[in-house]
Amino acid sequence: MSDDRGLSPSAVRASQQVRAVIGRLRRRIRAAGSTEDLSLTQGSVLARLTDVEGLTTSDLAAWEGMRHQSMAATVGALESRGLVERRRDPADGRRLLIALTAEGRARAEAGRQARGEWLAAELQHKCTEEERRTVIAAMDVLERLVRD
Amino acid sequence: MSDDRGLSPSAVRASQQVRAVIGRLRRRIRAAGSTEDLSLTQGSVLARLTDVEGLTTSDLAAWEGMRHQSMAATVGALESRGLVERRRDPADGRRLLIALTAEGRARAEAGRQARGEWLAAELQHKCTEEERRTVIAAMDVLERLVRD
DNA sequence: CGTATGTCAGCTGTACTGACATGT
DNA sequence: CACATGTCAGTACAGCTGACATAC
Repeated sequence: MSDDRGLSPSAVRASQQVRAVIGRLRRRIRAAGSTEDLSLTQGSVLARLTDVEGLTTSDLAAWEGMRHQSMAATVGALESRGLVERRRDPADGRRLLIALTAEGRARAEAGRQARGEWLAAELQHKCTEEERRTVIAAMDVLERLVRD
Repeated sequence: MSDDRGLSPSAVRASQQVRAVIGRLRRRIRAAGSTEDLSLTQGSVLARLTDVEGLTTSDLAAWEGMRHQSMAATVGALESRGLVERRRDPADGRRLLIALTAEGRARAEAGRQARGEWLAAELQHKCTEEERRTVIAAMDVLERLVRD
């Protein structure tokens, strides 16, 4: 019940604001894109695969904080678009390594599907450089929390 | 194609980070709560109703950036939990005004369902006061963008 | 009349759980 | 054997669209 003992006002306030904003942000980003665009998770996976090679569906699931069955669906969607392919790991017969195709790499490196462009444009035209740096700094903090 | 002319690196970077973080954050917040907790949208609506009286489903939908049909489902969920009630607007026979019940008001003012407590606790124990202020400042910026 | 509000029905995308096969 | 990985099937939920009734 009253387990907010020791919670500073800034922690409570920040938590409430984050919760309030992410829903609206998600709807806005989705609405700004077309159906051909990648979902947030798909984009994130593509970015992850650019950074690290030889990951499996389970690895990606752990990184994104979701079940491996759910990630399998995401990977399947990317595969059916021809952005990734799956290869047997010669060293471990259970593992299917997910690798970017040439097209997937191009898309990941472009790194700005239409869905993201709405937000980038908003940040460009309605914010100061300092505000953008504040957003980046805040995302670094939240990402750290989410990674445990 | 190359319509990132005029986009500063900070805008592109911030956009990518925001997109990458909100998915994980959403899953984490959901997973941290029980099924009895309010959804993010439900919590946000409750908070909104604390601030402003006499709103309709359509008003709330516009505020949250979603379709009025979708908001009707959210309001219906809150109603079936006994947190809000709907009253005919005496001045306009079409409008159904959404009002907090006593229980809804109590819950909104407590303002910290279990789902939010995970995030608040993380912000409390793994961040400095300055980092929390950065998060709050960033959410103010993003909220402005989302509000048009 | 056109517009705003609300309701009903059906659909999609995303992620969940449980059960199971297979390889280490 | 236990454990990790992957797959399949069923479910839940939030949000969407389209069609329609009603009130201004």
